[in-house]
This record gives sequence, structure tokens and C-alpha cells, in this order.
Amino acid sequence: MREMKAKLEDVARLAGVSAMTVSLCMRGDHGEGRMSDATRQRILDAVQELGYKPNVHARGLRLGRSNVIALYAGHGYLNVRSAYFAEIVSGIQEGCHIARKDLLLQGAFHTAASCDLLPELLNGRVDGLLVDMLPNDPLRPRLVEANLPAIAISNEMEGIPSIVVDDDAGGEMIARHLFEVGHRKVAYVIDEFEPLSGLNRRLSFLRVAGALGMKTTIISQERSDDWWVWIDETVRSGVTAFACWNDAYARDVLAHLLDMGIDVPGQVAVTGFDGCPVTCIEKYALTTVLAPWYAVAKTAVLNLSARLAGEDVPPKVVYPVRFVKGDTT
Amino acid sequence: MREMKAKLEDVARLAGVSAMTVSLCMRGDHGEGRMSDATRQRILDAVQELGYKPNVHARGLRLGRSNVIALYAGHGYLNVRSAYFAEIVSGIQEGCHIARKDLLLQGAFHTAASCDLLPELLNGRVDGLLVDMLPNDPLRPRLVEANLPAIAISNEMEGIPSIVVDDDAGGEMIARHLFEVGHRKVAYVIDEFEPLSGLNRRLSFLRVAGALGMKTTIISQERSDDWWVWIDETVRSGVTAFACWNDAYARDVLAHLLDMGIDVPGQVAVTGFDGCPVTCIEKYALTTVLAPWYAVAKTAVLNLSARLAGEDVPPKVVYPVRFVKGDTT
DNA sequence: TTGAAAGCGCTAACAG
DNA sequence: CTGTTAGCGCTTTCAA
Repeated sequence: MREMKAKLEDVARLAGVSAMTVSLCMRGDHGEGRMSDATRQRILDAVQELGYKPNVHARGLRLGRSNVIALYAGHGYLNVRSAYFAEIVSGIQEGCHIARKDLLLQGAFHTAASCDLLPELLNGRVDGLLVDMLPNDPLRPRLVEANLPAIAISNEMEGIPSIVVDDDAGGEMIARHLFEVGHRKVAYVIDEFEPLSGLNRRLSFLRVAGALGMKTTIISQERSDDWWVWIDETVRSGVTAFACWNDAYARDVLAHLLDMGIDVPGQVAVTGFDGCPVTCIEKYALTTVLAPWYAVAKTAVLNLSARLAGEDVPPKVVYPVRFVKGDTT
Repeated sequence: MREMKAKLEDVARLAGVSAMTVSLCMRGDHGEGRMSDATRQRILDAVQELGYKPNVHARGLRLGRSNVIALYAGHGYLNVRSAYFAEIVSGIQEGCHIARKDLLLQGAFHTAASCDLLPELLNGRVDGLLVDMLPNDPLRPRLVEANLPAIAISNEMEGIPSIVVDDDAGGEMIARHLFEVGHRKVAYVIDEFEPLSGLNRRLSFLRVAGALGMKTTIISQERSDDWWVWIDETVRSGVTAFACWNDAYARDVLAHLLDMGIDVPGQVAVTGFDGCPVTCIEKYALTTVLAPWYAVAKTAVLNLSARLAGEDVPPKVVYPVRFVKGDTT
């Protein structure tokens, strides 16, 4: 730095008061009712002139908090290229803006095994955590035990206040719709690792589909599998619709079906779940369930902020979803 | 916290050494050559047992650095919903992973006027900054003067080492292509606020188009303008191609053209610039210029990291681009 | 090879 | 209404 950063003492000297008076004045309330207006104004002027900002490390060390939160995405790492995470991160940004927090995207999250992660989180850098993870993530019990304030996003977590969407209703909407447009034999496509939200969607789907007399199969695939093969086999087996646990899978299935020359939705239908806006002109608008991820994430930040302030937050918030008919059914 | 966080002293006590020996051992080199192997092992065991992690604020206060960097997106705020920023942020994540840095998405960036921003950045929270901004951003001179280490992304900045793509070559590729497929009267669509990258693409495009004898108009539009009106007028005026400064604009133009029942590329062609992967099946693959934004961002982090380590970095790195023929020309 | 002591910049408690 | 004092947890001289 060319010019050394101003510190509390510099401001104090310029304003002709002691350091602690300045400190008082720098708090949220500007030391309301604890100093004369004239003094406050003199201090604020000095702050302005010197471009003074309290050093976050000194403050953090003293106060034991940082006003920084982080997002832990359990499955894989946080991939903002996915429409889902783009919505989540956008919502978090909005929440951080309102709650005056900063969001840290930790390099450590890319690499560390979950078991090494907790100490990394307790080093004072973050005050709290948003988590979006699988039910059996080893971090969960440790988080609860360590008492690090956390809010679960999208997937309910035992012992952690959660913000989710109505996966049950969504699963049911898809099942009913497919039944209504005439499908009687459908495949439900899930990820190799099924988050709780996925499980809820699936169980609800299967329950309703079963009650309506539809035949169902479950297909659990890795992204690396040979999709052409299993999609082909499934279609041959008489399945006329692929209900996918999320939009990303639905779009992959759709792409392969089109590639194989199968008419959508004439021969085979496809549905998803998420409804995140996309930035391009789609060939086929997906029939899906629109979930308000932006609001979910924003609320998660606000609730985390409330927890950090010592307030109580509801253990579970459920946002409604909406069925969206597209061109794929 | 149920159990108070372990501190240096606790580890020292358990290992039967003094705090400073532990401190030495916690550095990158584990205090190589400054203590016996037995001592080091005892300390590392104690660290393991207590789950000790150095407090970042104490360390930051003492050392004057945080190993955290931030991204400042000058035009508007950082919107990860856009394919461009998704690529940039992904690249930054990768870079942070390699360089062992964390990325902070500052709440302050949403709100603060540029002029209030600099103090916010000098409060010790971040060691350095990646900037992607307009040439006349008021933050630029202040950044240079304050000597806060920074690297410019995508848009070259005077006095700041920059990582950019070959906008000139890209502009030329588009012009040549449009000429080759028969267009003689084209519109170049730019943003109301033109970043340097946009300017370079445009000037290069106009130069080459002019040399080839094409007639050109420049259209500068706000997102809020009535696109139907100006697109309609432009088409009526005999323009047969819209060359857009980036893909987002190109997709907007394309959507409106299709909406107006105009055949693309039969009647009118559209081109973009960026080539970011999209997550859906596009109706029309865009003819565009593919720029390696992921690599740009990753390199930016690595160079910033090098600067922070006191190394010299090249003042300007230019990544090549590649022309991609799509369905819109 | 190890220890003792000072201090990074700030704030909370307590005096005045 | 304002000042004094102590200490947050760490690293870094300097001394042993």
C-alpha cells in the first residue's frame, strides 16, 4: 500500500477524541445516546477524510465473529454452471445483501474430505453455514455436535432448521399429469446418490402412480453410464414416459431420445423437476415442477442471520411448487 | 459451541512444548529443520487429536493477509445466472482450489457505490481483487493508487495486469463469415454501456466489414427498450444480419425475430460472442465465437496469487478464440 | 532446538 | 459523556 491504512487511533487523533469513542461511533447505531452530536459528527468527518474502515481481523478476533457465511454443497462441489445452483447462489446473494453478510466460496470445499471440513469451518472464518447435502453426509452429526449455526437448503436435515420445497406435492403433480395424458407404464429416473428431496419426490410419485394403477420402474443411473443403452432398453420394455428427479436429468434423457430418433412427446414423454429459468431458446420446453429456489436460498440466509443474532427460527419451512406443462408430455 | 475451540496453547500443552514451537510447526513447511522429528510428530498428533485449526482472524491480524480474494463485476452485479459469469466463477473456483485461496462474494458489491467500495476492500478481508469492469469505472484509478493487488478479467485495464481473449480476431471472424454467406448490410448490436472487450469486437468487426464492402449500422440498446420496434425497423431497412456483441444479446434478438415470424437464418442471420455452454437443448445453436472464459478466470486467479506472493506477472495475457458455425447464419 | 515477550487493531468492562 | 485498561490468538524477533 502506498499510504498505510488508517486505524482507529488515527481517526481518534484527527477528531481529538480517544480511540474508544471512535469505536463506539463505528457501531451500527453510531453510538447513539452515548456521545454528543458534535463529537459524533467530528468523528464521522475524520472517518470520511481518512477513508477509515475497521480492520475485519481485529474486529473478528475481538468479537469472535466475521459476518461471513458459507455454502456447503454436499454432493460434488458447488457448480454454478448448473441452473439449480445458479438460482441458489443468486438467492443467497440477495439474502446476504439484506442481512449484510458476505458469502465465502471456500477453496477447501473442493478438496477436503468431509471429515477434515469441520475444523476448517470452525477456524473463525465463517459464522454459519448453509448446507445442501445428502442425508448421510458425515458432516451432519459433527455440525450438530459442534453447534455451528447452520440452515439446510432444499434437503431437510435432522437437527438443522431446513428450508425446502413441497417435493411431495411435486411428485404427485407429475404422476397425475402423466396419468391424465394417458401414460400407464413409466420409469422414474434418479441419481445414483439420492438426496432427501429426490427421495420424497420419488416416493410421492410412486404412491400416486400406484394408486392410479400405473406400472412403474425405477432407474438409478450414474452420469457416466451408457445412457443410450439403458434408455433404449427401457423404451423397448414398453415404458412411455421418463419422470426424472430433476430437470438436468430430464434434459439429458430428452437429448438422448431425440438423438435416437424417438418422437417426444409422441412416442415417449419426459418430465423434470426444478423449473429454473434457462438462458437459451429451448427446442422443447420441459414439462416440470417449478420450485422457488431463489426464495428458498434467500430465506435460508435470512434465517441463518436470525439464528446468528440469537433469534429462534422455524425448524422447517416448506415452499409450494407449481406444475408447468411444457412440450415434452 | 459445546466444546470451546482448541487454541495454540492447548496444543502446546498437550504436546509438552511451547506455543511458538507449535506455531512453527503449523506453517506450510511444518517447521522443517527447526525442530526434531519427534517433536514435530508429537505436535501433529496433538493437533489431530484436538482438531486444531489456527484462528484466521488472529493470523490475519498478525500477518496482514487473509488468503481471500474477491471478484468485482463493474457492470451491474455479479449474476451467476448468466452463462458468462457461471463460466468465470467456475474458473475462479478452480484457480482458488489450486492457489489455496477462498473467494468472497461481497454483499457490499450489490449495494455500495463504487466510491465507497475501496475502503470496504482495504479493511483486510481480501488480499486482492479480480475486476471485470467498464473502462471508466471510478474504482480503477483508486485501485491503482491504493496499490491493492488486482487482475483484470476479460476487459483490459490500464495499470492492472489483464487476462483477456482475442476480441479483435473474434470480431474479424464474424465479419468474414457473414460476408462469406452473402450478407452485405448488417447491424452490430451493442450494450448501452460498452466494455472494452465489446469495443474491440465492434471496431474489428467494422474495420473488416468495411474493407469487404459491407454496409454497417450500430445499434445501441438498453435491455428495457422496446426490442420489437427497433428490430422491426432494422429489418425493414434492409439489414439481413444482426451481429451481437455477446451471446446474451444474440439470443434476445433471435427470440424476438422468431416471435415476429421472421425466418432465421433464411431471412435474417444472428451471431453472438462467448460460446458458453448452455444447459438445455437449443432450438438454434448460435453462430458465435467461443472464448475460453473458464481458462481466463483460472489464470487470473493464479496470476493474482503470484502477485500476492511478490512475483511478477505479465501485464497482458490474450487467449485465442474459435469461430463456431451454428444454425443462425 | 526451544522459550519469553511484544504487539497486530479492535472492543467491552469499568472508571471518571 | 469520555478515557483507561486488558486481552482476543497468533507470529516473530530476540535470547537461551
